[in-house]
Amino acid sequence: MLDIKLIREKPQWVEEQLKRRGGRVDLSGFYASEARLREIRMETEKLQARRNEISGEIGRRKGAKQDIAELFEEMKTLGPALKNLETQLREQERIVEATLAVIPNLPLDSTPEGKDERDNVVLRYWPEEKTSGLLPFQPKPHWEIGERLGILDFEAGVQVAGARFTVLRGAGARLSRALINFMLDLHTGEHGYTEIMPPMLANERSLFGTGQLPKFEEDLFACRDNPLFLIPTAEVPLTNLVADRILDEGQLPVKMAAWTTCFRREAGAAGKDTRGLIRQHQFDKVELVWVTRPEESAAALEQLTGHAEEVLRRLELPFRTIGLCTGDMGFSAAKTYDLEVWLPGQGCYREISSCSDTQSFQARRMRARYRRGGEKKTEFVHTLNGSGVAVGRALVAILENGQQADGSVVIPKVLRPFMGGVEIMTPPL
RNA sequence: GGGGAGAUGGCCGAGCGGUUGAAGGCGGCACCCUGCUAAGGUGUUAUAUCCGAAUAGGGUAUCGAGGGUUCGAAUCCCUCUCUCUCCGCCA
Repeated sequence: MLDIKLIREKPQWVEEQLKRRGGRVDLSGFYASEARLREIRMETEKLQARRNEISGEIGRRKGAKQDIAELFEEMKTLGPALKNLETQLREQERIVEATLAVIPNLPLDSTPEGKDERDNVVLRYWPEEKTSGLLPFQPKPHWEIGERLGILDFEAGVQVAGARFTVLRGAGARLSRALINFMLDLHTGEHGYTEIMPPMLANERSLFGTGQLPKFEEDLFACRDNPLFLIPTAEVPLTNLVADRILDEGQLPVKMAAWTTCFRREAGAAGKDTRGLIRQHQFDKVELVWVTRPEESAAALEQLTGHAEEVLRRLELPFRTIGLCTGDMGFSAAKTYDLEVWLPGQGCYREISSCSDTQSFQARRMRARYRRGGEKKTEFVHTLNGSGVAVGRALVAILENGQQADGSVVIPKVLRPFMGGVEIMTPPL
């Protein structure tokens, strides 16, 4: 949520910033209803003040056994007028808040300008840029590798749940678990995060707080009999841990890491990535969330992104780091880096992590504040989130990058301790 | 699922329908005092928002949420949500 005062005081500037993200921007309706809101509020408060004055006076005169008839007389007209105004006020507040709730965040100055993903900027490659044809044999896509190894069972996923669900078997399931453990150990042991196991269902309020609601409900799985949604990312429960709280400055930054399963409808992705593990309704992810002081968030994003990159470096998976342009960022983000891992089986880079600084956008929605030492005023914190990293896609990358001509797959060294020492997965026969 | 109890400022905990934004305690902050790791004294200490040049002053709202009764509600009534607890069931 944007600062309503900012919109009021620098409307031109805010509109310009919003236009950088693309789409149509028209805040004129907003200005009108916001002005109307303040008008009604002032009038209401004036009457409320008078009502309180009269009520107090009635109490006083009753104590002194004085006449109160004239006061009752005034209340007779004031009462209904006030009630009417209060109703209007509530309605107008609802309108303004509903408008504000669907306005996306403003991009930072350091976010590259652009219309869509074609304008994203490649910042760096690790260890260097990859292109197709580097393997001494024709690389296969991970679904073929996985099926041959007997560790990915797409048909079983369909049988149990439906399209975009997959069953992992044997070494595949274990590899997934190994990845989770490896990542969590790295982030908690070396990067200073506190491990969290949050609920994987969240209420409407939490989803509003991080920005998935009210605008993107169609991306979520909802429960039929409870007002709960399956989380699309652990960003939701983790960030909302500070919702409605006023933190001490000394508690910041808060750094949390969590493994959760994530659930997404993929409503707008019909026909996209239908094969393999890339786009599933359910996937696992290790998520990193920071809560910082405002002046720290820019540096925090660099660190957070570095922590996600470190996962890929240690897994020896080639990747590149992308700066998302203004037109390609998510609703809540002010700046986003994506990590894209190299997939030789498909000859392309695919997103495996997305790290965003939302500034005070989410904090404002969930009223997450802190108090600077000695200050009376509270300030909104800044929140950041990033995948560190997506487990399913990491599995894909391991299969495609570790594949051998004979269909076997070499397991990255850092994962072997989590795999009981297994170094290679070999197909039967 | 059935029965009880409850929801008040950072925490604990009071609160006859009127001058209660809310006693008291703890914690926090400030100052004072005190020659013995500490104690004591005094004061102060919610959040949001509006008017305002104002870190001046003032208004308004908020005692789980939403309705209602009333001139006036933290206090009365209704609905909902949540928490605790006993029983049953259960990973």
